[in-house]
Amino acid sequence: MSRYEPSQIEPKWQTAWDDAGVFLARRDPAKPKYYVLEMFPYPSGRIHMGHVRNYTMGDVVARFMAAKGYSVLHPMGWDAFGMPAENAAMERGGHPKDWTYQNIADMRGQMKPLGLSIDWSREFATCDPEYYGQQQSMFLDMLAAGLIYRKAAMVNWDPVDMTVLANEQVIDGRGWRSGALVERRELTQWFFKISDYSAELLEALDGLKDWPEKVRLMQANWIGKSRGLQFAFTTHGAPEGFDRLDVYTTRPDTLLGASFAAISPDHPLAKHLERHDPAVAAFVAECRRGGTSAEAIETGEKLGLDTGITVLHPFDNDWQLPVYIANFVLMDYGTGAIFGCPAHDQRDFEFATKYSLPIPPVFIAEGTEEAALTEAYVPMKSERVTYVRGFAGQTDQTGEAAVLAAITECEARGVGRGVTNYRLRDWGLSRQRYWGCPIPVIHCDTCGVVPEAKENLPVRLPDDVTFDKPGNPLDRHPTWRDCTCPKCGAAAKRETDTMDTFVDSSWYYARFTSPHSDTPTNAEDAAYWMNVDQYIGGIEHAILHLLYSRFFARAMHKTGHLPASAIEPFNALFTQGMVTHEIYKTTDAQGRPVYHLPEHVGEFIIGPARFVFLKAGLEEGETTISSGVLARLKAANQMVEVIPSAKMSKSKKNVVDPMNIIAQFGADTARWFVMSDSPPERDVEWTSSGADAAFKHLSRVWTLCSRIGEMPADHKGEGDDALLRATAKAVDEVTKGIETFAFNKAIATLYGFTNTLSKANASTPAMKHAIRTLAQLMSPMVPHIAESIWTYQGGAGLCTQAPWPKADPTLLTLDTVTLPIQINGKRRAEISVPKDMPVAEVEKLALADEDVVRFLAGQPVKKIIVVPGRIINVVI
RNA sequence: GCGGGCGUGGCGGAAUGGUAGACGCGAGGGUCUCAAACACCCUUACCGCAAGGUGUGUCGGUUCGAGUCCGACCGCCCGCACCA
Repeated sequence: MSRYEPSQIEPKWQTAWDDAGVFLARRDPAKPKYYVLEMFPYPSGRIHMGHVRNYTMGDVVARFMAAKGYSVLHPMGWDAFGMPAENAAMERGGHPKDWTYQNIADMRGQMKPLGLSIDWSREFATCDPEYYGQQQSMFLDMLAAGLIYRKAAMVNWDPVDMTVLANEQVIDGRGWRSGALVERRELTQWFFKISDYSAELLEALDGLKDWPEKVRLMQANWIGKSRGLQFAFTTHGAPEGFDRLDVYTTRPDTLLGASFAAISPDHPLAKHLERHDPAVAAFVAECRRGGTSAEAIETGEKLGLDTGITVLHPFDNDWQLPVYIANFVLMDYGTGAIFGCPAHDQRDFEFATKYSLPIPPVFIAEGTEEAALTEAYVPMKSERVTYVRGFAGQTDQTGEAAVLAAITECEARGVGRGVTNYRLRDWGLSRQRYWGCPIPVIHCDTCGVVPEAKENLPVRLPDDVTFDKPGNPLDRHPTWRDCTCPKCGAAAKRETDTMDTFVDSSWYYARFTSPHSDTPTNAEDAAYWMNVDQYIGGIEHAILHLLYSRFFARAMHKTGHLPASAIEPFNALFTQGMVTHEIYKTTDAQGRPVYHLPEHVGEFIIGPARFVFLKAGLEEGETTISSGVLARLKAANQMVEVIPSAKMSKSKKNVVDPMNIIAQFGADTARWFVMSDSPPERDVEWTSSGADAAFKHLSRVWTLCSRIGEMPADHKGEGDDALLRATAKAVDEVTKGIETFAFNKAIATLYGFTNTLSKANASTPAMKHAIRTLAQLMSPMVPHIAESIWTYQGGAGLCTQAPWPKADPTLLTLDTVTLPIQINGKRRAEISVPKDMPVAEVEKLALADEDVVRFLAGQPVKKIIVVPGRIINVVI
């Protein structure tokens, strides 16, 4: 066996796998199925280390499950609609379609060398008319089923470019291109009725046992179930038709701490006042300045305007509260109107302080005196309070108990009723952009909104569009907009909004089960392959993508596109961390930061000190750094400041291109590195020393394989039994590691096993068996080198298709165990005992141990605790 | 602002409530070499010659025993509905 040269073996094995068709997913009734899916990529044009990590994880699982005898589905596709393609068209000319498909070709070309076990025959892009046509068909089904409706909603409006902006296009309240102050504007848009499923989506989270707890928690909080009181204030001085003001509160227990009422600038009352009062109009316009994102609204300055209207406190008709219009009150939540209790809510407190409103406390900390507050008083869980302004029925309760008691009391008094409310809003799917799935409806002057006829699907995006002007090119397309009404045949206009790209990604997992079917799904294929057994992707999708997919699967079931068993489409979810890298920074003459690419930076280490410098500062032929060179680099400002590990981003220039790594070390090294060291759910820092180490280790295994291959066939050794035990232990630990996504631990085991094997003195057959097993255990992570070793050591067929090794349980247990002995919780000694020794005898042995006797120094033993096989603790 | 997560050697990290630091990196020492690179071997939490002591962000609690469980605090990171 020659030297380890990945560039020689990797393409060879990839061809061998393709020729044998080993990754083609087939419905096989004789085998259990396993569907593993990584979140499909956006085709930006370049794969990055995050992709390598994500797909390697999925690949390890897919290869492992295939070796365990499952019929595996492991597909790949492209989330291909979205803004970057339009931005590229605007910046560089060209067409979003060409840009996207070229990027797909480029990325496919970069992914193939990774040697992933993907069934490429199922590949599709969401911008393929074959895909989005089926999506349009489902849109029509869902529209007919009452799952989709239209209503007015806010968008970010750029008044200079006259275009709608995405939240990410709003920077510090201004349009990213025009720099104009962004306004909120109302448009009629399409919505999915996801809120109909609030309760179900929340309750079903309990059944998702193999999802990370934190994702379920985040979704639960997002859905935001709350129990509160809805009641009506009687208004005083309000315009006609507004004699009641409905309010929802989750804190009815603080009702007697009310100080003011506030309505959203989008509340019907505010809109009414706006038309008649210039001061209100000016204020509301001020509120509508700035973006629509929750972050922009919540972190902006809290502003209010006294409308002059008052409301009567429901418990005391002589008590009047002023009504404000306030920019932090959201129309989408509750009733768009609140009552403010500054004593027990920090935001209300700040508002009341700003506008000099009273701050009456409802309760105070037990044992304290009522005093002026400097901040809102919100008791901790364990804290006890005394009510100073409570109403009948209120005791010293706090928290949920107090809220529920208050609801009961209010209902008894005829003040409102308890209601369950959800924070989850309906999903707005309209986008005023070109590069998305056209919404298949037609606007007819006589018939109104009419669904496109199914036989006319797909409604294709027109190719002849330009991006020289801001806004949606579909709006100004000469002929595409014009059409005839499917109902009355009169001239009509197409909807020019396209769908949110989250729609595309909400059902692609189902499409993979029959990617070229002429219906959205095929019943037999969906029944066989669904659900996704293991879904893998970034935590950034923990809420929106996953929640939308869960909703969409239900909507697909309701419209007959998925079986009832698939309404929770992802059985298990794994969220992996990011790949990070250091940032290298210098400053220019003006003191502005300048960032440098990792490959332009060198480093050397003297003792604990690390020096990082620009390679450009070296002179020709300089490979080592002497003190003279160091001094020169320092003087020439070629030393670099290192900013610790951060998300890879182009602007910070800390991106490591996987293609460079593959060229230098091979795909196996890249795969091995991203799976080792860090646990997969956590961030992993890419380091060049780590990549070197991964390559060195694979080379060591290669050399070891050669050595074993050259051993004489009749070589005898003493260590067969020990090697057999070590092999069984490695099989057991690697198997468990992969099953629990503890890939870093599986790899640590493989390091240990390699060390054991290289030091072993065993017979040739035992050594060969051990290294073949090592190759198998490594193969999910580094399949190419594993194939080479497997073949070289006489393994039958492809290592990829060999059944996963099993550990003989009798080889896993030892006859004697070493038990640590603690005295008062501190480790003082240890003894070796047979593994089945009775507790009483272990106690006797422990107390007789000479170290124990020395430490006890004659003191009486109060208690002795023996945890069999674990530990002994002597208490004195 | 709201919601979520994470804090363990010089670094990445390991540890069903039971010997804290597996494994890897880095560093130090050695073998080989004319020398270097490679490779291999040893050492490596901190203080201490040692005996021993101290250590998992901080403070407190539960327990025979806490990195792990509970409470409060501090720091960092992520998401916030039109980015994908």
